[in-house]
Amino acid sequence: MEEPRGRGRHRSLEAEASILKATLYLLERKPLRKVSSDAIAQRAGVSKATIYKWWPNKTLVALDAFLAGITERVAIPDTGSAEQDFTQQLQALVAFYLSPMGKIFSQFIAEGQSDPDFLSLFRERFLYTRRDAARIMWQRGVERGEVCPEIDPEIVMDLMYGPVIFRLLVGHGPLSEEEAATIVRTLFKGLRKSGHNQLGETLGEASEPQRS
Amino acid sequence: MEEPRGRGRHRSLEAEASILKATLYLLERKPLRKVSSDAIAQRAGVSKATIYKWWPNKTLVALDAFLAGITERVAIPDTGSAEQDFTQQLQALVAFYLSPMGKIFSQFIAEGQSDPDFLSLFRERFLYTRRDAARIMWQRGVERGEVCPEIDPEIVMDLMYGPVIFRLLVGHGPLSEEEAATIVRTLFKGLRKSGHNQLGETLGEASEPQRS
Amino acid sequence: MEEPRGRGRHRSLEAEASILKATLYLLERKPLRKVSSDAIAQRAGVSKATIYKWWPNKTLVALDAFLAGITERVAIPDTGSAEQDFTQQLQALVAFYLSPMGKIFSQFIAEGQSDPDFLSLFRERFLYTRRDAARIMWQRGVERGEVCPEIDPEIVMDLMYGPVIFRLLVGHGPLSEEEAATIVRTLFKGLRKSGHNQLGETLGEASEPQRS
Amino acid sequence: MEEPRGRGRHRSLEAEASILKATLYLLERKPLRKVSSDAIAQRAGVSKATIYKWWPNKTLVALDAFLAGITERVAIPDTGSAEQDFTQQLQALVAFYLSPMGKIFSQFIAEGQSDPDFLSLFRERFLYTRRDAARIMWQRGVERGEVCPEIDPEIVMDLMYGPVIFRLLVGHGPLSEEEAATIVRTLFKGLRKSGHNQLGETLGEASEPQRS
DNA sequence: ATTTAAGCGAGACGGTACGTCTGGTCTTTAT
DNA sequence: ATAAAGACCAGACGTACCGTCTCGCTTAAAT
Repeated sequence: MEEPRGRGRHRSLEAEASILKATLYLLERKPLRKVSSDAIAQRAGVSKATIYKWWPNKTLVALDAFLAGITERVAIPDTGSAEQDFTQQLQALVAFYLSPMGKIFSQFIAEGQSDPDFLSLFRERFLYTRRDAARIMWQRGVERGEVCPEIDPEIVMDLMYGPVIFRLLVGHGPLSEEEAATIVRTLFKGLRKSGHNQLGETLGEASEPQRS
Repeated sequence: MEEPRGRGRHRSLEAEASILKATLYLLERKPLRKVSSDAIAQRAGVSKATIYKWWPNKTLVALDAFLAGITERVAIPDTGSAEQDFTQQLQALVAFYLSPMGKIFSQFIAEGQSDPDFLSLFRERFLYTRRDAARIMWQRGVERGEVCPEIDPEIVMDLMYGPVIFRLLVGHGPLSEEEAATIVRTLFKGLRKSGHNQLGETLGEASEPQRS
Repeated sequence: MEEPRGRGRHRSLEAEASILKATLYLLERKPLRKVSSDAIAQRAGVSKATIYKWWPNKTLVALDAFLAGITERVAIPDTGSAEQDFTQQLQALVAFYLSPMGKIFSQFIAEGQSDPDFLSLFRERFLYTRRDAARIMWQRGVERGEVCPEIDPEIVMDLMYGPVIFRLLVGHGPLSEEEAATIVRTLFKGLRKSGHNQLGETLGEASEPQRS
Repeated sequence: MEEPRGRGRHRSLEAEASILKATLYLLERKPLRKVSSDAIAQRAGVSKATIYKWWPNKTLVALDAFLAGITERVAIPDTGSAEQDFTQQLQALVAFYLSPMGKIFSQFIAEGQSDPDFLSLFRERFLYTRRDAARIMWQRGVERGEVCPEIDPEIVMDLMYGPVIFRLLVGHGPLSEEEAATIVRTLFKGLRKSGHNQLGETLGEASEPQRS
């Protein structure tokens, strides 16, 4: 199992861990932009050169620190009900965003706005993982006949996560597990008044009077 | 032409316009963080001191430049159908976000992540205006009996704008007027499969009387 | 008298003086290579940016500090005897080299060994001034018929200064005003034993039996 | 002859040679300060640790490389004339300084200006050897009655070498074998105009009892 | 033949300085 | 009074090099 680890002195796992830990510590206290690489180095008891040897810039150190800080795996609830699954997952997500990690998450989105490459990396290393989980839940719902199979799962996920992240980033409305539940419930139910026939383009096919 | 007003000089309006114009020009080309205050001053043919005389920092100059650049008023469609109203409005929004102004908008969200005061200002000076329009549309829908009056309009707006802004900021999915229409349609209809009775919390509230 | 000094804030003479003073202070205590630009900035109570605004690099700051530290003008003795003139001048030079300035002088020679452009600048801004003085003394000696007019004054100066600088840089022998006198005396007199006819290439022409 | 050489693996003579060769190669191309120890190690195909195992620092590696690069022994000419001997030797010296080795020599002087210990070592390991040769030549001249025995040979050597090294380091004047000859000739002859009696301070005491 | 002590290449590490850059402030002169 | 010009401070950035250290392999003397 021990892969032969090359010849020279090995990369100090201690140093790496120390860097990530220090970075996380600082990120939990102030925004990425105000965390200097010097501060990280100093707090980690490490030379700046060591940091820049392994990471091309401060932002990517932060990303690794962030990812390393996420211990819990993304749980994929399986309650038997898609709506409940999503509710649980979105609530977990909200809990995450309300933790210090949420602030850090926002920093990455922010950073991404002036660094497309980083944004792309962030999507791949963080977001897509989460979306894969959601996709599975949606698929289950489709198979159980609970949800409308014609709907693009990507849209579904954005309808679900979008509002939460919007509130996280903009801070214009409350963010809580209760709100998360409301979002999912509203989403599943739709906005239309029950018993009200839609007037729009989709006559008949999507009419409400369920309860056959 | 020069009416002699008082003692000093009064180029201030000219300078202000020039600053805003230069700022907007630069913001359309690169992210806020990479637009230096020096560059603005130089392009505006203005001294940096003049900028900082009227604005407390670069970000607020940018905000003013952005707001000044928004010529069109927020239209409040009134087609007689809430769904169509929202579709139109969201499409207009997407069009806006796809324009150079969209990128600038993102910069402000980004900036807000390390500057809560600015974020709050941004909400007030930009977002809330738009939300007021949406609130009116929703109210009309409620009055016409088209939409469910129990739903918190705030949630509705986040459900609508959230996904769009999410995609704008993260860039993980397409952003187009078509997508906007799909979002609204899906939102109105809900995620549930037509003819499928919800099993979840809304039947006898939260019990699962599964399996008939 | 007051030349109109441009528009903006003027270059702070205070800052400049402070930088040069701080630099000189540090140079008198440790070699140029170990004087950091940060240290200069700190001691001068000045931002590093200010330093690099006016000087392209640390070395040139040091050069200016050095030159500014040389208050005394290069005196051109005029005793009526070329030998005495040179003795006095070389003694003054040695005194200079024995002062803290001497160490700094060496640093520049050292620096010049890996930076030809700097070396060239150093020659122009420091050495040539001194040599001009010596050239005048030589010329006087020629006119008075004391010294051999065929000798290239450049060689003379190198014969005079060379040994002193050699000892300064290499430290293999004593450096004192007495030594300076000896150098000049030996140089004027020549190495040959009095009364000994040269055997070499220049028979006749330069033979000693003066006073025919 | 072969002393029992300890227990472990022996010092690799190959590595040492390779290091010195690589160092010399690099020193011939750029100044010591710009030759990094990494570059030496890499070019020598050797680990940096190996270098620092045997030498305390880069400068001393360079010194050894330099000394090893000097194949030719210091020749002590013996033409029968002190002046000619010195001329030949100084010309050889100039030739040496004009070779790539000359530049390297300067580097050591430079280095010595911020490292007195090294300077002292350099004197011992390089300069004194050469001076010993010159001292012998001077002694011969004295014995032959060619040169003035009262003159301190140390001064003589500095009068000879000083100007050459001065020009080498400062680059203000030409350096050639011709110049070397001129230096020696001028030195032997003295600066005074033939037939001109010195007027200065040394009338009785240091005058040449010219012994017509 | 086996042990064992040293040498070695690879290369990571801490420290320190470099020169650059930007944000926001301050000073001087011109209008 | 207010503008333009532009110098100024603070402090972060990422790079470079030095000399040290650690690892695992190799060599050769000593057992």
